[in-house]
Amino acid sequence: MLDLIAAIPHDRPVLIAGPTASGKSALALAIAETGGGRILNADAMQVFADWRVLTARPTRAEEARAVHALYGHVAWERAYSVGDWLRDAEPLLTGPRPIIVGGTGLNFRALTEGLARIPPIPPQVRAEAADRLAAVGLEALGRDLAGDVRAAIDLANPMRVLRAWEVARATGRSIRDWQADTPPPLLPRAACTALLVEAPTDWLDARIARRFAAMLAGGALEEARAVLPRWDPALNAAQAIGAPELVAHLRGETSLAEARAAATLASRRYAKRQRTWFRARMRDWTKLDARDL
RNA sequence: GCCUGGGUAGCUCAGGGGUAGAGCAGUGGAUUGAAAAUCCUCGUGUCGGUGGUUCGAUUCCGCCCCCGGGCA
Repeated sequence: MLDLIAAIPHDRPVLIAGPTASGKSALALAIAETGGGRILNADAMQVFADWRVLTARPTRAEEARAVHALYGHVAWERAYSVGDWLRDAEPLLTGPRPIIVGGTGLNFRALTEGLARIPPIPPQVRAEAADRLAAVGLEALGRDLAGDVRAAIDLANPMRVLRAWEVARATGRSIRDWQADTPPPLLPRAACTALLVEAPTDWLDARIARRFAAMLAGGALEEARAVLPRWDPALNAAQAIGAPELVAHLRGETSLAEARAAATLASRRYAKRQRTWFRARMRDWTKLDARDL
């Protein structure tokens, strides 16, 4: 493993992807300490200020060992999307060599393959779309879409249909048109050292269970309690695995053991989805075994 | 010991004379602004064991084993 880290060029950006709880943050830190660079978070949940323990963000001590960015820089209430992340990451791609680490496949895709430049959708339009979905149903909402969009997106998936509807409504242009105009990537994969951390499922499952228990011991419940007065399940930040479970427990709806079991299960299912993404889209990345890290 | 309910997919259970089905779990997949999100696909298992009745039993009957509950 040390050999591998030593062999990584110091002048090329590094991409590190891997399933939750696979130890990729530690790998990023080791690479930064060995070859220099600035660690950029590519994880969708570690951006939120109020989550540290619950999202397994690097500790303050770890952050002190190398420059970290895009961690905890987003306020609790904010809606934050891939586009926001990409805009935040862009200025950080120059300067110290970027070491980009995370488990959110979509972020890596946007970075290395590009993302359509669709303007932000005004909140009123998003509310309108949600209202319309509630009023007429998914099928009817899908029927509002242009033919090429209908053919391209998963009409059974409310999020895809809502997004396509919102884009058409807010911009007067179809999402397919926007996507056809996707600009070139900010950081092509070919310019990077791309590392994919892999782990056997049962090994990772055990680690996930152990990690959530450690999170509880490390103050995850207190983090959830701190956010309770501002809790709104619709917020992006409220989607962190374990958050709804701990909130339910804090409200007396479930026992802590139940919350722990539910959160652990949700993490395992998440890891499975990550594996699917990585298998399909990171075939040519250099594979590392998490057990060696 | 007697009475009673039950033993069916990894788990919780439904069903019922022509060799069985849901939810959850799990699997495979999709995924260009909610992505730790969202969505799609996939269900053969000695129907506890053993005798019997029957053309045919997981389903009915007998006996046995195991697990609840009740009475002693």
